[in-house]
Amino acid sequence: MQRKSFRTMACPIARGLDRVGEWWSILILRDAFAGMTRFEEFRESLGIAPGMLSRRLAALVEAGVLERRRYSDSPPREEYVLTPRGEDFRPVLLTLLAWGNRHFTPEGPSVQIVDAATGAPAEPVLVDRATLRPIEAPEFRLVAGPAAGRGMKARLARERSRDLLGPKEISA
Amino acid sequence: MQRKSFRTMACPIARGLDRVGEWWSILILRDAFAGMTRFEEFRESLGIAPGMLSRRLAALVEAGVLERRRYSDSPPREEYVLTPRGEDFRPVLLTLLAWGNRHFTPEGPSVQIVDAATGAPAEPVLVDRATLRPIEAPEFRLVAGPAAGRGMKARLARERSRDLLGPKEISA
DNA sequence: GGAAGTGACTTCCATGATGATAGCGAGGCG
DNA sequence: CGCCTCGCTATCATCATGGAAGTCACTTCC
Repeated sequence: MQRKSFRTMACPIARGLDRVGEWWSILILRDAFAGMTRFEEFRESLGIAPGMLSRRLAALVEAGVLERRRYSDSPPREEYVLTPRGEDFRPVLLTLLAWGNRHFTPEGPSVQIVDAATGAPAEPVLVDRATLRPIEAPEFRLVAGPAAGRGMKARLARERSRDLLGPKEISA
Repeated sequence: MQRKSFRTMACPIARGLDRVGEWWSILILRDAFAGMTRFEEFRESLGIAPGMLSRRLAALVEAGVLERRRYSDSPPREEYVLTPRGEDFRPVLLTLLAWGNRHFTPEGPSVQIVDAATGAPAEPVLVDRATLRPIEAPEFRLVAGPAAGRGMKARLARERSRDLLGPKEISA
């Protein structure tokens, strides 16, 4: 009756969540992106119990998103830095940030992405790198890749009939 | 000793995670995006215990990302559909999907975003809606908004000194 | 040079969260 | 009438979490 793992699911979303989907993990990554590297920094910023932090950091290292390394021997001191895989998580954090700002900050956003030159607030949109077209309309679809199992195909079949990527097709 | 809530934190990422950051919640949303609406569909697709599913659905409804509604009275049947706030979560799922595909599918991606016209796989990138420039370089920064508390400002201060949004400044 | 930090943890424990299974209530189906 | 489906709720063993306190290896203050 252990907590169920998503590791064996074929879905890339499930696979990803298996690594960073636990309570605290994403906030730890957020702080790592903010430049924190040390145990005490994370602990203080998050108000997390040290045991929890220890377990989470170990899991993130195990997942390959953080790297633990000794930066001092005489007082033995460790630090945790983002690996390339961890750095690559940035867009997820930014879209989550934007979503949180849009829906859960009635007092106004506490963090904003701004154009460094003009200071104008940026509005993140997902586009295709090649064509620069926004990924949302019926112009883009999800399809089963080579490694899709039957569960995956079932989900994608439903989706196709409904245009997962297209917004507002509720046109009566 | 209850599980700590992120609700009261000022950070929009924490606020968002407080609503959808629990085990199963995001996978439920994934299935909702795939067109599932009914209890049994979710249960079967996820292999989740009914009690868990019941609590998670209730939490998602409470969070305003799903709406519960009766679609039949004679056999009393309920369905769960995405609200606008839920629909707006799509980019987060897509960036997570892309991250999972890049890092955790050694057998090749099981789901892909493709251009519906050409069939070419799309590569999602975050850009600013107005300027269409990718949100990553030192051209964009995170700044404290009007509602930032001191914890937030501390994090942002560190970040500024390190260029959170800029990738690969590790140039020796 | 002994006392008091500091940083990174580990151990312990009371309690809440999970997962598996069983059951229930309102129908519908044959 | 008996059985099946759907959408749950109830129960209960086990796991994970949070809080406090302790450990270990130094470093610094007085």
